[in-house]
Amino acid sequence: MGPVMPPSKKPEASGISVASASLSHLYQASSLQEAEELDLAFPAPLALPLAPLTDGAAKPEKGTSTPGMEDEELTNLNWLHESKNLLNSFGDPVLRSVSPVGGEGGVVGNRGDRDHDNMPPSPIAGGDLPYDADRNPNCKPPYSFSCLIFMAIEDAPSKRLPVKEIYTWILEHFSYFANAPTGWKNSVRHNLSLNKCFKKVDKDRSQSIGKGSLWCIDPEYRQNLIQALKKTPYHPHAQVFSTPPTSPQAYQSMSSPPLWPGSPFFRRNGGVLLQGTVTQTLILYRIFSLPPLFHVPSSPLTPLVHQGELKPPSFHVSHSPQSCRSGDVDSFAYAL
DNA sequence: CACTCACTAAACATCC
DNA sequence: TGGATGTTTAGTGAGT
Repeated sequence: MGPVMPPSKKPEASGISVASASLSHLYQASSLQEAEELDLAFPAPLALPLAPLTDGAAKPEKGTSTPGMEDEELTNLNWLHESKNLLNSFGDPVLRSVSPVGGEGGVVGNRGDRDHDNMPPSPIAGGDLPYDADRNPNCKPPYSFSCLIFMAIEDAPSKRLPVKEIYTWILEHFSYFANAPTGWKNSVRHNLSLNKCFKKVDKDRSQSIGKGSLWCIDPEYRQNLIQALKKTPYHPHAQVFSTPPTSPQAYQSMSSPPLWPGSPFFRRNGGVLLQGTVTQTLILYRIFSLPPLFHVPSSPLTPLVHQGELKPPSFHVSHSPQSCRSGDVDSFAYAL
């Protein structure tokens, strides 16, 4: 494990900001900073006819954006169609394949956290199966606490969350923690305090929601968190095909996204395949600024983005991961 | 073997 | 006053 995630507030970390409570707002949250900080071509088939790019200007290099800016752009959806693929900036050296049986893994499950008597068994440690929060609710997520916090905050429209809502988010998305001893909450707080990726935001007293502060991602360290996520040994339902699907119909019928080393999608996204529950996928898509192209047949939520039918305000996805399981995602369409 | 990282536990202080 | 939150320290285990 590389020094990607400084446990103590070290200067090498990275972070963005913001968080929210409802996944229904997942795509409402967009930061202008995020839109600007990457200059990545949007594949033509993925371009969304939703709105013009807000910024024709050159984007600043990482770390040069103005932190105050993003929070004022919380309701726009530019990130959706601007699709600044963060992973592009990682470059080929970081490309790697992901395997559904990627074995071990996890950032969390493979560490010294499994040997505590009071901790539930962590099947993921066995490394035989890919992690699926829905199918294996007792599996410890293959994400470090830093990544979990990152995803929680990133999932919030405001990109800010109190610690309590971070707990809630983790519980909602990783039921493993529902049965875990409460020590994990201590770990979350410990991580928030110690990890420089996370910054405490002073709350407006008039809008106080109770005890504690809001936490956000330090934009300076966001890349580190993304790197850490990328280094998660595998992602839910990841599949790597040795050869490309021969036709669009071929991958339309797949239960998993088509991905093979060398494909444009693979290269664009640093070899990280993101699929799992709809919720998880959207979160990761959100984090990586990937264009969400979903077919969810027989679902009123089907966002046919690629057909230009998606209207920003109407693009809502089930808030409940339980009600929208991975099996609901029949296929993903990528521009290959 | 040294170092780093991630995690856990615990103590303590502060705030509501 | 109790619980939640935040900080800090210590220790462990695994990976590099």
